[in-house]
Amino acid sequence: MNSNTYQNTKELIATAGLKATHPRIAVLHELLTNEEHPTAEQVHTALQPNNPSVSLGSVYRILEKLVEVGLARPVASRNGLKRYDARTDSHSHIYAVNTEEIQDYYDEELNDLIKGYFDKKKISNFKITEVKLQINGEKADPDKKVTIV
Amino acid sequence: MNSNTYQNTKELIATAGLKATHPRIAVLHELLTNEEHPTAEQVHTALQPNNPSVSLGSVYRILEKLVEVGLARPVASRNGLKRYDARTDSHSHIYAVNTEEIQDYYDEELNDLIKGYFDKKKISNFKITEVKLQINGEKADPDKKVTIV
DNA sequence: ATTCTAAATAGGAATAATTCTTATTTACTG
DNA sequence: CAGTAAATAAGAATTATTCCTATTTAGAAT
Repeated sequence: MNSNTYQNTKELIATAGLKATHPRIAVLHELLTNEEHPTAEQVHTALQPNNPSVSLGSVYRILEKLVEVGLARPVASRNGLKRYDARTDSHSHIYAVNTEEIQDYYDEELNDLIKGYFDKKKISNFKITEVKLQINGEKADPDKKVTIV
Repeated sequence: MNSNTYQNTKELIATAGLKATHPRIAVLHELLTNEEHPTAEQVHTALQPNNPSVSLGSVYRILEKLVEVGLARPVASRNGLKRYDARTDSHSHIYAVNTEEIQDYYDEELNDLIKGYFDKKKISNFKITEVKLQINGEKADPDKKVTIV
């Protein structure tokens, strides 16, 4: 990655109070640029060409650390694999069941709708931190993105 | 379980085109009565007292089969475990992050709201099969249920 | 620039979760 | 009741994730 990007990613990590090690910078950068909500194994594979010494065990550990400090979020999935997302804005996920893909979906109107709904509700014994829509379905053409407009 | 319940569960299985074996009846009944969205291991543990010969490998296989025929649904979770739900009506899930619990949440108004939203949308390359909210947050008292009214 | 050290890492072992294999059992059809 | 395709138990194998330890390193202090 170019030195500007490297520096930016490094700063994100340092600002979060973590030691800005090279493996961490590499993992976070991969997560920021990979919008596929990858598993640890997929992140590790993607890093191999340019970072062959970053170990899989480290990738697992680093991802959990990034979640811990808020630089990443775990993504709910149904196939028993841990997945991650670097996007921290409020958005929803489209789950293509047939291709086992999870695609981001963002709509300010939807966010407002959900917020409005919960604003009217009385919630007991629970503090909501995040609400997202889980949109399950099947992709027609596996090579194209899903679009909702 | 009483013989009426056993018979009802057996009929659900037979109606779905599966051989109504005892292990299958036991697993489906456990899923119908356990609202905790259990893992295969939890279902197996729950069956032990009255069904000690049902093996863990069989529970895994049976759960996937129930999903295949529509008698169960996989539940999205973030901790890398496969969970299951026998409820097939349209509902959402409350994820208590601190207690790692998933609680059902049903509101017809919410369902209508979501349906209305998507009715206005143009969706390409995707066929929606199900939409639910993932309501993430933290439980205050771990021994009480979350309520949203 | 150098030293120091607490924290991070690589590498691999260990554990947990899930899937697969095979000999045996069984639900259901005829 | 007999037959048999499908299901199962039991355990092995595989995959996903976590843990351990010797070594390395980022960054603070000088």
